[in-house]
Amino acid sequence: MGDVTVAENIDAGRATLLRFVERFALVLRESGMQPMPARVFAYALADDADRYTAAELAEGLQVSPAAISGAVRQLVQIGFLVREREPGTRSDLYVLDDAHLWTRFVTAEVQALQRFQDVVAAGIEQLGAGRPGGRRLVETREFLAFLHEVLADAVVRWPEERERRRRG
Amino acid sequence: MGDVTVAENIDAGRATLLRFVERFALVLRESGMQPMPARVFAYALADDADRYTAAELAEGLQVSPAAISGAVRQLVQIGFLVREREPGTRSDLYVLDDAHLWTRFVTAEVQALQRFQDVVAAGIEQLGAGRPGGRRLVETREFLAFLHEVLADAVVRWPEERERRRRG
DNA sequence: AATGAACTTCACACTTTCGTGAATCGTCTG
DNA sequence: CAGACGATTCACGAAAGTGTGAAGTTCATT
Repeated sequence: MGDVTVAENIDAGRATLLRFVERFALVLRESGMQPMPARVFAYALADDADRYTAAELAEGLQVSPAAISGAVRQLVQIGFLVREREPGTRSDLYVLDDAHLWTRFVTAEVQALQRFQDVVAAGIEQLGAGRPGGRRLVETREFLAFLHEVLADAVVRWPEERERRRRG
Repeated sequence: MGDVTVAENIDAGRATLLRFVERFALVLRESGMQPMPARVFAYALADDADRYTAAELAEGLQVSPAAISGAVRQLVQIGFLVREREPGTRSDLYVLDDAHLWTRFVTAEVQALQRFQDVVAAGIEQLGAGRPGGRRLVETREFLAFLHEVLADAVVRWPEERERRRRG
């Protein structure tokens, strides 16, 4: 390690972690997630703790408690984080539910797909299905329904797939 | 239709169409697409023409040609629109390739998933797979690989599914 | 060559979004 | 019940994103 002190190595590790968090969050943002929730999620995933207090997240990400508050609220609502409270403590604990984490991810995708379908269905109703544009909308609806099935199937299959991959 | 003139009905139809376009574009934006590309795509899908000139898109959406220019470029790059040129004409024609349209959509999703995997893989390399956080990243990578397979399979199956749904 | 039409590029103004800091609220502890 | 700690809300300033108008470029036609 040469002349690098332990403290500097820790800092270097933190910096590497934060760079990864930022990159990962960027990809999540491209999928529609907001910046701060994306960062918090990436951080909670990649850092080593099992549970995080809001203060830890703020300190670790170098952002204000206010930013954490809004981010975790959304993440809890989506189901990416679970809020816990240790008896005799005043601070909330946030933990990402390993077992069902990616199941929840797909579930969220499926719900987004549902909103998609609703909008298209309403459009078909209002604009008519007979016109050329309407026919395209009908096909769109069918495709979305298909994709819906595919993802719903995937979320069911993931647990066993997970197990299978753990060995092979 | 009472005392409503034909012209007013046309306008009403246009207004209904544009409202739908805006709603549909909003959902697309929530999935990460930029506003103007989302509008152009929604418009080209829902309106009745098979091919559109840039001028038609600008007129139909009530936006500037400059906005169309940027939007179609991105849409062509993704593969949602195909640029054509009628011999003896000066204007480009944009057509959405009905047959492979939603195939391209999933293909784009798969590519996004690939970027996801790349970022996570790089993170595992830099941060290590032995730590608790690293183990979560490894599982994330496995899940993304699984989802990748699922979507790749879906894109292959869609054409026959499409045919099957067209009858049943 | 020159004209003109369509497409593109670019700087700007406008809007929206984002994170912070301060104040407020609620709740547990001593 | 007082004190305090943590979480939340809100207004504000900064930053990013978005579409327009005008200038520039390309290319077919005359």
